[in-house]
Amino acid sequence: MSWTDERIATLKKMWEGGSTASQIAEELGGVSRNAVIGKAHRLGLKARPSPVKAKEKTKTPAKKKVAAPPRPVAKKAAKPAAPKPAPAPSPKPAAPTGGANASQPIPNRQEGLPKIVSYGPGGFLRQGPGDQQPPIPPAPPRRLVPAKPSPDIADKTSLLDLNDRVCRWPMGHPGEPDFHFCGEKVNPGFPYCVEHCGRAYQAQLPRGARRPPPPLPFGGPRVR
DNA sequence: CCCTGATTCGC
DNA sequence: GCGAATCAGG
Repeated sequence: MSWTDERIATLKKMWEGGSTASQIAEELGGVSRNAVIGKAHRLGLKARPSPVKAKEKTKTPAKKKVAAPPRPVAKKAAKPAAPKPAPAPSPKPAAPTGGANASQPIPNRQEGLPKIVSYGPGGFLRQGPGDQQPPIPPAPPRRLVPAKPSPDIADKTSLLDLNDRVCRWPMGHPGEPDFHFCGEKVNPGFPYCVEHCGRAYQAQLPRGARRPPPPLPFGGPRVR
């Protein structure tokens, strides 16, 4: 397997989404957990609950890789001792000015959560019914403004604009800044407009006379 | 042992 | 650039 743009994109999304390397590897298929980690590092993205914490118990019948023969090569030769100068343990440099020394509020860092996410074809985030995240608002100390939906998607049909009368055909990919929905008037009785009904519902043709490109929503690759 | 990510290093 | 082997921590 090679790292196509699609696969890299999925890797990034999932990695940044908090998925474990194993989950990503399984989703991508054809690659090992190590491959995913290695690629992630090479892509520059690392960190995250990096070291080795976060107890996350996922009942997964772990498939063990075949026992590889030991590597007779001499490795681990150079172990940088990293002589740390051990700076004086000054916990707080203390603000010079005697002014307000309020500790920076906004504990914006909320992590260590057993966040479990999965991704569907195309790499969109799949959430369960109870997977919403209500406990987020860390309270914006700012004054609330009339919510400007950003000029980019001002006249686009967002998720919140969906109703029974507009076409739900996704335009673009979820997660992208300009992701939106068709928004046309639906073909009565269908969730899509006439045009996209034609894309969503296609007559089953006899074998040998199949349409070449099966247009899938989200344009997701990955056929399993 | 199981899991995790990090790192190394031959290819 | 890739990823198995290995390391290291929970």
